[in-house]
Amino acid sequence: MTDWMQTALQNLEGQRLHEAIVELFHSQIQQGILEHGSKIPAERVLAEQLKVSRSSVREAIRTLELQGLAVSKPGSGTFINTQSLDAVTTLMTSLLNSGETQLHDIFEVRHLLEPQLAALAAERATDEDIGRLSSILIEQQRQIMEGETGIDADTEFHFALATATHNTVLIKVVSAVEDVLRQSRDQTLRQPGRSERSLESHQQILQMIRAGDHIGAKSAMEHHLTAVEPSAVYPKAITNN
Amino acid sequence: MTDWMQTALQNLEGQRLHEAIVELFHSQIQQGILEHGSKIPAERVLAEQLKVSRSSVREAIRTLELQGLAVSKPGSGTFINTQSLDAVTTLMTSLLNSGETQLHDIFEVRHLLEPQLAALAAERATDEDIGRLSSILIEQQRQIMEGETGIDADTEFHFALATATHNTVLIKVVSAVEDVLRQSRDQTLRQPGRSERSLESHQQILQMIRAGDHIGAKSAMEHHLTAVEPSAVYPKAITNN
DNA sequence: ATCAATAATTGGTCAGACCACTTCCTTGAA
DNA sequence: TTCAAGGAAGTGGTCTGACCAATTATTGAT
Repeated sequence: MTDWMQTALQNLEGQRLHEAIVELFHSQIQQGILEHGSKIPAERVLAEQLKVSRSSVREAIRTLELQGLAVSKPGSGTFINTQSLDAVTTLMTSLLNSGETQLHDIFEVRHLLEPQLAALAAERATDEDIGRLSSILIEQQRQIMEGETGIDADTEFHFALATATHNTVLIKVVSAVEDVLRQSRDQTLRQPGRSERSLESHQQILQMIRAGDHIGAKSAMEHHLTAVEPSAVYPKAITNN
Repeated sequence: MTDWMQTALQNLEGQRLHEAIVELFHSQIQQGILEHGSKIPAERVLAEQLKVSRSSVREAIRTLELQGLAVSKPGSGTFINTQSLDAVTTLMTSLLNSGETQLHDIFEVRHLLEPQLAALAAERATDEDIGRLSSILIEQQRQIMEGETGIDADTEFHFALATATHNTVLIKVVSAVEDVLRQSRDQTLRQPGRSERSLESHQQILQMIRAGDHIGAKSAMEHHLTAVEPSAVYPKAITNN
């Protein structure tokens, strides 16, 4: 571990300096030059070799540490770690994350989750849950009649549905997905007739839940999603239907 | 945004200073004091209020930024961001980690997600994905033969399975759930024969994926989950079966 | 050769400074 | 009065140099 990393940092187009350093380490790791357990040079040495300040080196190491790729031990040094789970995830997602989040991916997850979620809700919903769901739909109807999209009520319905499963983990997962989805949902609901159709299928879902029909609730949700999805992914092409 | 955050940093037992600052922000966000779009005080101001150096504040902000919870804009300031998928997942995992999460709830979500995830993986897995999955299973087998539980390889298998769907959202959701699950999984796998059975069903799943049999993969995953679940929730009662 | 005392190394933190960029407000011209 | 130009203040990004606590390596006496 004597000589090391002659590479000069360059071509940082608008990129922050410490981020460039992080990428340098990433490539060193992916090329196998740095493997599990490797000790990287001391911060002061690294700063001198890369001709940057120690602060920048430290912020880069902090990033690596948060990505699970490095572990710092006061007094001894910083060591590469490629066997942690976080390390694996960051190295993989960095490959996939090149493209931005596809709306299609979100809807795919909804298709996996929400029909079964509706089924669970139909089995477990209490009177309180049902009351909450119906009042949300009333609010959604009011918003639509006033010319709004009803986006907030729409999101809230799906969240309340998750709540009706009384599964805390499921609630949090769904709210995570719905939260991201809400940003793009607005334009979806702006298409003529889209809001009304969303409300209508929501009412069908609620009706199935009221009846305790978990099979019906599941298929009603599937119908709802397929009815909403295409227009979101291809907002222009759907207007001819 | 005048007065703010009088809280003095304390009870840092062995914890690094900037990590304590990060946790402070986490709680502020979870309490709703800091919401989406909020501008946090300038680094110099924050350093003075918390009575720490600007370096520590910066390293804390760097952490928040990597967690997707903050965005720094040179010249303007640093702003809270809770709508990115990364932000939601990190908040979710920190929430799940704090309160006692019902193991049953986690497995229920797995039952909803992972069988369909396996089906998707069977349809879309590339040769690279399959190679990664099989090498993970080899590693799991090695760990088990050495008397370990193979917990890391176990978790990694499920994550790699999510990767094989090439759905970035699905990957993040699954990794969030698996991350929480990993903590409790260790004792599950410690039961005699449990590790071997987990490996065995993993191999069946991989075999179905190799064959591109999405129906077989789905049912293999369902079998895997039902085989693993009860012993996790009721570790004692299952020994009589 | 052993082992305790000492020196060097290392990550964590602190302090103050400069730069480039953004934001806001003053100032002056219309 | 209106509004555009310009400068001052504010902000994140980086740099330099320093001190501390913990670890590691070296030294020296037995």
